[in-house]
Amino acid sequence: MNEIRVRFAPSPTGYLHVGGLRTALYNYLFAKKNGGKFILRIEDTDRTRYVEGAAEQLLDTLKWTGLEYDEGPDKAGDFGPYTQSERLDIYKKYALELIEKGKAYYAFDTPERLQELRDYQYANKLQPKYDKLALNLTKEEVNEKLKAGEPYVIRLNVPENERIIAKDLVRGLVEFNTDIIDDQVLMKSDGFPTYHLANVVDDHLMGISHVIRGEEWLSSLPKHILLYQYFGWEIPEFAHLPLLLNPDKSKLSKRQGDVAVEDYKNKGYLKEALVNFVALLGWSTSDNREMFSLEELVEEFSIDRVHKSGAVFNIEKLNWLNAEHLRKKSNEELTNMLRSEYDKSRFAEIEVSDKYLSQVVEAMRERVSFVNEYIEKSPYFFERPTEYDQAVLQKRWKEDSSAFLKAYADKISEIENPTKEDYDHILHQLAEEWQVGIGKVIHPLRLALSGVGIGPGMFDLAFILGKNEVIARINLAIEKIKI
RNA sequence: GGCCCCAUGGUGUAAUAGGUUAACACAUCACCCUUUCAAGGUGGAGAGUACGGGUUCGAUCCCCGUUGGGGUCACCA
Repeated sequence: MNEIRVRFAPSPTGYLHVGGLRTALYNYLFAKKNGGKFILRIEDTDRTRYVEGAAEQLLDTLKWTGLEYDEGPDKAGDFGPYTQSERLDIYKKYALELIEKGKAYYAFDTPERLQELRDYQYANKLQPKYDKLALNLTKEEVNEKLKAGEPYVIRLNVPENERIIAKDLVRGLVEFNTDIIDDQVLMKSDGFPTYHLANVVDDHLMGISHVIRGEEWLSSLPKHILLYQYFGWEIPEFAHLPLLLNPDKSKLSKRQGDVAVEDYKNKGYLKEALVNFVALLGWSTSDNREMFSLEELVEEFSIDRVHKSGAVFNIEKLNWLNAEHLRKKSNEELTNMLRSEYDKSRFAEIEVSDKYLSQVVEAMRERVSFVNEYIEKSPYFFERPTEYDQAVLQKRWKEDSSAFLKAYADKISEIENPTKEDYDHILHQLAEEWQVGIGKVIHPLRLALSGVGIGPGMFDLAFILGKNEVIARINLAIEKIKI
């Protein structure tokens, strides 16, 4: 029995794409479910796209998601290094081996000639492919050019008209003809390998048993198969995951919304929600269950329940999942989260106790989807109303509201430490005395205390604010609201 | 355009040995609960499974074609 080893192999271009997160997640789930290893490999073979610090950020973000890898750039294993730019000699060696075998060859074409060739082919509606011109060079000519230091690339020597049948765990058998495959560059003139070479060499050397990656790679699968065959290596299992889509069904892109995991993190999304959500984009259980923790996903995951078609990234469902996961958290956890949010807010200067924050958490629990909403939706827990909602004021504030609230404040002031029940009972008593319905007085009270017409339970609000604050806010409202 | 992949309500999915009034969730609407807003509950609207053939007693499900969508065609991954 071969060990199950899978890898997530992102290119460090500056951030972790949510599609990348989904790919990483499925790899992780597959590995954990089957007692295998999950490896992280950095594919930084494109020097033109080098971004300072990008790899580090990628690692940080991946760690935030909780998808812990068994081997990676900063986690030693037996197959390192795990960063491709540190493996250049290896690729060189294998490229030369291919040349030895006649399966690859040196090419010295200038970019200009290549461009002309492409232009010509395009104008004549031909398949854009390298014309194998360099294959006409004799061994001596090649050696001379190499000796002269002419820039070169190494190309894959693709045979004519051969069928390549590949097995994909998601799609079944997929067939290609080599005629449509270009003599792909394997080694670039800067001495770096292209994805195709590096990927195959590393997957083999690192003992990767299953290649789980995005569907955008499906069309280059035959090139990879060819490489495995030429090297005489065992071909791993492949699974090409359906793409994540924009609302217009095109491949998920920056232009139509946030695609970076960092964006969601910064907006206050829970990693639990993001992971749960992204898991459901292309996979499901037979009972259509929606809520999963990472551990539960590991338990339930199965690669043969991965779908074939792309899935639209529907942010509203993500929001719902975020609210669900948020509500499941303990008061203590939420209080801690609110604390750090509070310390970043405009109220940071004003001291509040954890006890106070925990009361806010309980009062607002069912009313928020994001942690920062504890502050944004109910700032009145932290500051006195600066204005009063006009619509509510017109609808709820009557001529006798001021007088009633004054009486209420007086009663409250007589109680030493009013409980939530006290606020409740006194209001009811007073309403009875004045012979008005409770609804008629409770709304002005809410308006006085919060400035708005919506919010948590009225008496929770009063109790959390405390006696002095309640009285002060009532007086403030009486003074400010004139009708 | 060539090649490859895909196709169930607006969105994500279920219906996997072909037989269901095509199910669930999000979103949406209404009602209930209620001091407000949420949450929760109940119900509604929304697909006859892209279309057309075929196989079959019977197709969402199997086969073929069409249409539509997507991916990919670099010294980027």
